[in-house]
Amino acid sequence: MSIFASPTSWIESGALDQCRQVAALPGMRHVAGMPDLHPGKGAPIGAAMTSSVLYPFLVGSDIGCGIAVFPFKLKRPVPEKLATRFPDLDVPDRSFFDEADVPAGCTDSLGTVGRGNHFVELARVGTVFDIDHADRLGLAGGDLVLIVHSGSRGLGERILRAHTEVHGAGPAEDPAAYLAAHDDAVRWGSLNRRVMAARVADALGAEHEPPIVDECHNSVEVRDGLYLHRKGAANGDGRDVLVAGTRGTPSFLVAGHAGADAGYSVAHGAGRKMSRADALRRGKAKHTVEELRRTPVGSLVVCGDRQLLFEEAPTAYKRIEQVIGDLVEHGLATKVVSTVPLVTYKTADVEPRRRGGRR
DNA sequence: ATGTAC
Repeated sequence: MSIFASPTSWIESGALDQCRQVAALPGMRHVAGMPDLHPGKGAPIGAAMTSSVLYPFLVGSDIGCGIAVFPFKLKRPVPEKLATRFPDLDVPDRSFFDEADVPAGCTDSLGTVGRGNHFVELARVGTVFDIDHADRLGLAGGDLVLIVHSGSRGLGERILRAHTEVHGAGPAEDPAAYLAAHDDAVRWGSLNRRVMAARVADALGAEHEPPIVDECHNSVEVRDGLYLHRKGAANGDGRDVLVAGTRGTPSFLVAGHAGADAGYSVAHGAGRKMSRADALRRGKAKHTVEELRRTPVGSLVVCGDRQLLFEEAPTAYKRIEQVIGDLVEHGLATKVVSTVPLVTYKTADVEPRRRGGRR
């Protein structure tokens, strides 16, 4: 077991307990904890876990969840104006995809963001740390990007449930069959992010390009004859990854250089510091809805759900700079650019949410 | 995390 966090980076003991439990599973060879490590449901989040057998529960239900970055071009990006123009990403819009292109034929929720830590954010490139690398990606300071964090919605959940109903937390009896369904969910998740980018571009009157970064962080792959599970950990083996900050702090686009001891992975975000229940309780005492909807960096958060706003408050997360610092210090990644949010969409701004209506 | 489980 290797944990890639400096001694000053606080890691909840429950997450380390979960890592030890996973490390003790039959066939487990290596567990790598990322600096955003925190407890999950049964398995730690922010970990790369390598074993001789495939454990679907280590990937979790949101198979193929990931973060994509799309270059956006907009004339005058005024957050107050743009926030009112975001499409309702809680409901699908079939005019943005062709049914024939959808993996597993699952079209019901394609192009929707979901809940929890998922978000769609229009951001501006802030600090450029590696000019050459940023240039290769076509990025310069001040450029606009759309960051989309979402996954496979109900599809991945159904794939995990089909396994757990029979085998619980046990290994896949037919790894090839699981992997085939998993790969569909990974492709579906990536398409989901692209459909959302198209929807947002259309609604904002923006030009957008294909993603320059799109890495999922809940997945399993066969590597060196073993199953490399990633839960809240992105492929950091020569890949570029957007490590998400919070709704009100920058995010960092990094170049991954992670080796075997790190499970060829990098962190996927700031990592929760508080459980959702704690964040809700403490957040209500500490913040007003207004200060969570207009952040210290001047961005706006579109979120008609008060509870979600508190659960996802920046103070419920670790400091992203510390997480990135740990990645850099351990040689897992180098910084390329930071992004600073302008508008972050969490869920429609009206409560109760409108269903199926047009804007 | 989830057209969810208690």
